[in-house]
Amino acid sequence: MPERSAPAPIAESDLPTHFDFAAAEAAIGQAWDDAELFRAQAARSRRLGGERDPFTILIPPPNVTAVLHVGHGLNNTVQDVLTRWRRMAGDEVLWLPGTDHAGIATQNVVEKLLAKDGTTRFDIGRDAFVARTEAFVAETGGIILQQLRAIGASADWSRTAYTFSPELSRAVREAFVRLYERGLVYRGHRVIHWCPRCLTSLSDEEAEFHDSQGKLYHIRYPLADDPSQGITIATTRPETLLADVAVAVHPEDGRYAGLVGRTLRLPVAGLSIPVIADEYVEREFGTGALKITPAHDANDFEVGKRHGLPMPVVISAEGMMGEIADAAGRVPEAYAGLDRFEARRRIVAQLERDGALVKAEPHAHSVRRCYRCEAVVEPRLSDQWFVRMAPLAQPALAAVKDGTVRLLPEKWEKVYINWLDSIRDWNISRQLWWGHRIPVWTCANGHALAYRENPTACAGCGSTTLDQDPDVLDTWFSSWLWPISTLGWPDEERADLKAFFPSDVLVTAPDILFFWVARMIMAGYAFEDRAPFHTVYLHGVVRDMKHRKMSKSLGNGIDPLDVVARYGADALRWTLIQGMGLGVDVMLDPDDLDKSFAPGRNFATKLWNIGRFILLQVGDGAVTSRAALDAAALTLTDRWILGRLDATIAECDAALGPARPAGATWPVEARQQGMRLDAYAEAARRFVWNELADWYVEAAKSRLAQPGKDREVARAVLVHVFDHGLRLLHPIMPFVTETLWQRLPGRAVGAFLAVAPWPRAGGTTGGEAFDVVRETIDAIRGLRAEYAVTPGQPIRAYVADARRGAALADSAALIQRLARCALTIGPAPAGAAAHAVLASGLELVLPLEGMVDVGKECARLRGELDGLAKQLDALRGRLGNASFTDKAPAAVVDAERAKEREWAGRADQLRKKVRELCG
RNA sequence: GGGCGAAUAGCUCAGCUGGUUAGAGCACCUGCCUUACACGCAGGGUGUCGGGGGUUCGAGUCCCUCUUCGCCCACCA
Repeated sequence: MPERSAPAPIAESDLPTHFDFAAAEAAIGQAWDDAELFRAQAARSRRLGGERDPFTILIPPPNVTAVLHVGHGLNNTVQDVLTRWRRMAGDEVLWLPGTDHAGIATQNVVEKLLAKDGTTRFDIGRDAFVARTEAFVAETGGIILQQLRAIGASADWSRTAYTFSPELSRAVREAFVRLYERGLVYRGHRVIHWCPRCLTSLSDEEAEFHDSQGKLYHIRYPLADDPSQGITIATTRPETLLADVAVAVHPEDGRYAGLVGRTLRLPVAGLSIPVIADEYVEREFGTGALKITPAHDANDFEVGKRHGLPMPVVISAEGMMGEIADAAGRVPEAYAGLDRFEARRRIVAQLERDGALVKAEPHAHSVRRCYRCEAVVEPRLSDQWFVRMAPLAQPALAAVKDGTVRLLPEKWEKVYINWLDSIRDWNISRQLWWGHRIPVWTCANGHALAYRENPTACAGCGSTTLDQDPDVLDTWFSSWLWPISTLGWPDEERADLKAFFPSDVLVTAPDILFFWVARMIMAGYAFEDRAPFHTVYLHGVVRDMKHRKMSKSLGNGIDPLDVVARYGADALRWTLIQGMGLGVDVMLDPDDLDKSFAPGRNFATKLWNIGRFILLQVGDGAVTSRAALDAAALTLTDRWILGRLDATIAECDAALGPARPAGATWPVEARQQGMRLDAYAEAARRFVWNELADWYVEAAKSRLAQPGKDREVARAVLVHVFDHGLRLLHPIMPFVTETLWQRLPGRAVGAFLAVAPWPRAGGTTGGEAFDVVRETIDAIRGLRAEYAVTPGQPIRAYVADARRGAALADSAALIQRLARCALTIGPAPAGAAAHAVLASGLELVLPLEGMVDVGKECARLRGELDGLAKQLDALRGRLGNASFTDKAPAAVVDAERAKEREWAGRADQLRKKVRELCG
């Protein structure tokens, strides 16, 4: 670690009124890096005999081509908050960063680049294309990781992973072969989702539903031997009729009873097709007759299989009409080579001309589109590799049901369970070039086998004529291994795997719950026989003021780096965290960054100025530690702020919750506890701003001005509570807190807040009486405002009750300064007076020397009395009700009785005052 | 079509297993350059807790229903 010089003595010129975040972010970031604070050490993990509990977070790897957007900012800020919290709490923390090669997405980007150069991947060939993509990734990949550093991400950059690295590729291959050996990977011939633009098959999850307003065409298919009779079918995709091989009706549908087994004449194509009966047909829908197109509809495929029907393919990979397979004589020349949608228009026109189109009615339905390019997906018959999911899903389902893995917020558990309950096999082969090649080779004798190492001869027959499967694996087939592959799997002896797996919390948005989260849990069980993490934190997404998700295409995005440049990383982070309830979307206005990020900007500045005051007032002389402070020397305000610190620490801890389950599973009552980052942020903010700055600092000012023992006590307490406030805030605002913390007196050279211990409550008591002082000051300020007494006008308050007033006597000077009001214990002089009865039972009288409008004061007092009387009536009604006193818990009843006495006393005082003043 | 969730201040949201007089930030109004901070200080709540019904001594909180939004899933072509 490089030697760091001690901070220079503090001068006012050193501390401008606003935090120079740009300079601090650069300097502090560099200092953290130099000190290697974020580097995890496997040997320190308890799992390897070390002293610390491991705490592992694996980044959801952004696409290697990605550029930071505010969604990444949110996601990674949450991870960093948790990471920094646990690091301070003493865990051996690993936040493992990395990127995803993102098969389709990256291939699309490079294809666009090629298009700019006027070429295509087919022109340059597979090897050159892969090389070009590798070069592109080498050049631009990982930009996003640099950007994450700029927002303060404290990841272990030395362990940066990449799904397409040699190490992770080895894990992918091993996983495929193991599943193959277990019979869980198989070759399937069926109708899959096909993207005619990306030219690849897609999984069910990758073909997303989009609502669309289409048309339902009713088309009449005449009987071959009697054109006066026929069957009218309904379809939304008339172009597929060229691949029709039958018309199906329900076996018990009387309307068509006599037609089953007869032959129809297929319009346009002019072919003969049979009428068949199948129970799959819904009698109520459309005409109750269904055209069967086995090659272009997943359900028709099943019907076709049951009835042994042919399966002609009439739509090409590119989405053009043509006689692709088993379709000889089916596509008239006029339609060959036409785009499927153009073909639809022309076929409808021809049907209309031929009188076969009965009607075309508007029809709202869902159309599947490619999740990468939004092209309408074409169901297409083809051969693909599948993973049998039911056996893998079983332990993943049990893990969530029994609390081994908890999902926050809870509502996602139901969605997850629902999905896994009806899981379907996963199509993992993609007809792309960018990705992990499928490790299956087929020999001349047709033996298709999976190999761990590239084979030179067929393992089945020894043939040396071998061809590797041309397809690559779904990107998510590498992503689902992320929790194990990044830690060294399949090498079971790797220290990282032993020390840091299973990980702890997975932080992501819910949109990849199925794509990624569920599959990772399955992979954890499939390959390591345990869940890969115990908590899944599903946060909301960032939206604009119209509740639209921020996106590049809508142009409503916010560039986090722009926010960092304007207001600093801390302001960005604070705003995101404090605005984010559990699973709740964050609303920000891209057109008004000043307003959107005001909470973070304002608080960072406030924090800076509190620090500025403390540093300038306290100076750099020695400061007594909290432990060395004489308890008897503590004043009321000292006790109060120390007590508030304890309470705040407890609140923050409660909001953050347990870092891990105590046992193997989460007890039911702990499943939804913790991770309330907004509540944690608010508790810490309230302490530092509304308690420390608003009250304690104000109270300390006079003490700091007088040299002596009390000044030393105030300095010590001030430094102690600010130090701990900075610790509580550091996970959210790392830069400003580290900058200030390092300048606090008594800091060792080379000490970092980033690894300072997380605060623990110290057990200070005896500060409660300060609440009465605060209440008194509040009341006087309120009356001042109400009677428009300018700050310059001196006033005097009287507390008639000597016993109660005595409690305030020690704080008279503070009241004088903060409320600008002298305090006298004793009866007030007669005459007009502003009046207040406090919750603590104190009665305040402010003569305000002729400034009080008697009528106004009477009206105010009467209003107050009326309100109180009403509430008192309700309270007495409750207390007079026998069923309440019998049935309610004793503590509640006692509390209500105490309240009744207190309110009655206040009402009496008020009544007396009204009589005196108003007659 | 099935499932899930939400509706609280002008806006975004807290309000845990029912129990003080329903809160925060932003916005807004009034007064302050009180030498740490005007990105601040002091004061101010502007609410039929979506409508209706029910359970209870007591409902923002539990149940039913209606209305309006949102999300997930889905093989009615």
